[in-house]
Amino acid sequence: MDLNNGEIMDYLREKDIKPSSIRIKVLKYLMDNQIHPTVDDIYKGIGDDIPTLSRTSIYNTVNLFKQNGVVVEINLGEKESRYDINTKPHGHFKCEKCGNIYDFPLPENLNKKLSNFTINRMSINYYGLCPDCRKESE
Amino acid sequence: MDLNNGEIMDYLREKDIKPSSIRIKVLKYLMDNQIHPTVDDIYKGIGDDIPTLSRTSIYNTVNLFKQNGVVVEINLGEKESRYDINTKPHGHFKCEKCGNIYDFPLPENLNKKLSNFTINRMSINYYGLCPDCRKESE
DNA sequence: AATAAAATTGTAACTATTACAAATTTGTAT
DNA sequence: ATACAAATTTGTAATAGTTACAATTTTATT
Ligand SMILES: [Mn+2]
Ligand SMILES: [Mn+2]
Ligand SMILES: [Zn+2]
Ligand SMILES: [Zn+2]
Repeated sequence: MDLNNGEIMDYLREKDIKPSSIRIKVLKYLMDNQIHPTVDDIYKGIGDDIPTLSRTSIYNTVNLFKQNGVVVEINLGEKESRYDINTKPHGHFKCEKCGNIYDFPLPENLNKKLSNFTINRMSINYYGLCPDCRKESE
Repeated sequence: MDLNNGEIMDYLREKDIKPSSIRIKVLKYLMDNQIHPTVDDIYKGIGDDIPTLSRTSIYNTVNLFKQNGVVVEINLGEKESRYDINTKPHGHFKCEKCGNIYDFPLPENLNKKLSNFTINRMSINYYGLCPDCRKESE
């Protein structure tokens, strides 16, 4: 993704969010840094641009984004939540060595039905060693 | 499960944990109440027996249990962690209406490989409506 | 019984997140 | 442009789960 400001604003409007300077910067950050950032990552990432930026504004923004389906919150058992601009269902792999988080497609033989239950959403997380870290430790 | 004290103590020793009065009570609670309790649930559950019980002791105990493979910590995106005496891989369904948490078996042919990644553990969580709550809301 | 080791307690610290009111910015009508 | 209203942003305080750690109590060993 490499959208200009007008396109970013349209994207927000599509999701019923009135564009604002912080919302545009946060959305752009999320699109350009698809690393499943924490609130603090976002704060540090766009803080240089906005000297008076408050962490609360990032919280407000990601919560609004979540409510309106712009991001999905992901929880990997860390203390901080992470936010994913990719809202389509997919799995996450967290490397326990380097901390990187990788996307992977949901296994096609995954059980997507449980009799008499209504499944609204699922969260599929794996933990282990990524290829680089695995190689490093032979 | 309905083990007597001696059996509970043996179970702990098998996991290299020296039995103690609190550890025995917590383990028994976890076996008798397989509801994926929080620290607070455990504290309230066994607090009547031990008037001087401290929450810190529950934290100490569940952390020790986790380290030694007696329980597995589960994280359902709530603020509190939950603890599961069933350490075999299985999925969790959380009802968003009543809050109950249900176990479900993972498909045994579930894709447990990602090429070049080493998977140490996985966490599979579904969210939605349980049969009772689904029926209630027609 | 004396001593050492381990378990338990109580309090304070830490930290992610939210609540909320004040301040600032943006939009609108005159 | 000015005045006013609405929305956004900020700053600080409150909340809550968890951990750090020293003091106390319990358990084991000599
Ligand atoms: Mn992702
Ligand atoms: Mn379970
Ligand atoms: Zn890695
Ligand atoms: Zn239910």
